[in-house]
Amino acid sequence: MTDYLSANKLKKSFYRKELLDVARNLLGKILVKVDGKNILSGKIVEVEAYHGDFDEAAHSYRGITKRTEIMFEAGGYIYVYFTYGAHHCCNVVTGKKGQGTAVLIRAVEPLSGIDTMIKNRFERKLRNKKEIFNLTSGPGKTCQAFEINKKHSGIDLTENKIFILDGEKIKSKDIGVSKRIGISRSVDLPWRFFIKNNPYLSHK
DNA sequence: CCACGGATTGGCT
DNA sequence: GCCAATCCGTGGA
Repeated sequence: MTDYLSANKLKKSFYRKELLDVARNLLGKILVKVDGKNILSGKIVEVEAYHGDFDEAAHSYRGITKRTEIMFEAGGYIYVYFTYGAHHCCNVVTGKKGQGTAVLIRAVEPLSGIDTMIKNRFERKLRNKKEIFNLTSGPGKTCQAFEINKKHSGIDLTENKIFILDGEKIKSKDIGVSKRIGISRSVDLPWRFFIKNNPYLSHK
């Protein structure tokens, strides 16, 4: 299993490219967290890009702080932050050292470890079939399902704890683009990307 | 030290 | 569709 995973794991070179290209290319890739003998995984179906230089909504916009310093590393690490007193959100650091660019993982489609995700999210069984679509259809939900929190911020995505596997190539015509959700500055940048019609999207 | 507001979610109208 | 919950990072005094 580990060999199979390693063979398909995205390398540092994948992440160290231009922000918006990495954001679009992450759609269809497989987010994996090794949780003991459990493998939690899901296909990335929705992302948003953030840029430290001119994007006022980015946490990196005001420069390096203790919280955001990992965003300024070269691509290939995860940046996890805590917000609204309740939720964690997981980002993939991209680009070159000093840029402060990252891609927020907003939603995934669960693939394996689904029983564990259900337990992490609801601490009970599903009440009905439709609830499966409430497992990972948002950035906070995805982190809760995968049990990803601030302790994981800074993890190297080429190691074996949390990483991303190559997946299907999503065609341009199947990628939707919109403004980003839930921000109050730089609101007009069309930097949210998603797989059209996927049932796990955070917004329709 | 203190005040502000947030890359969200879920419950209620 | 609207709004409260609930911590903490950040910035200004």
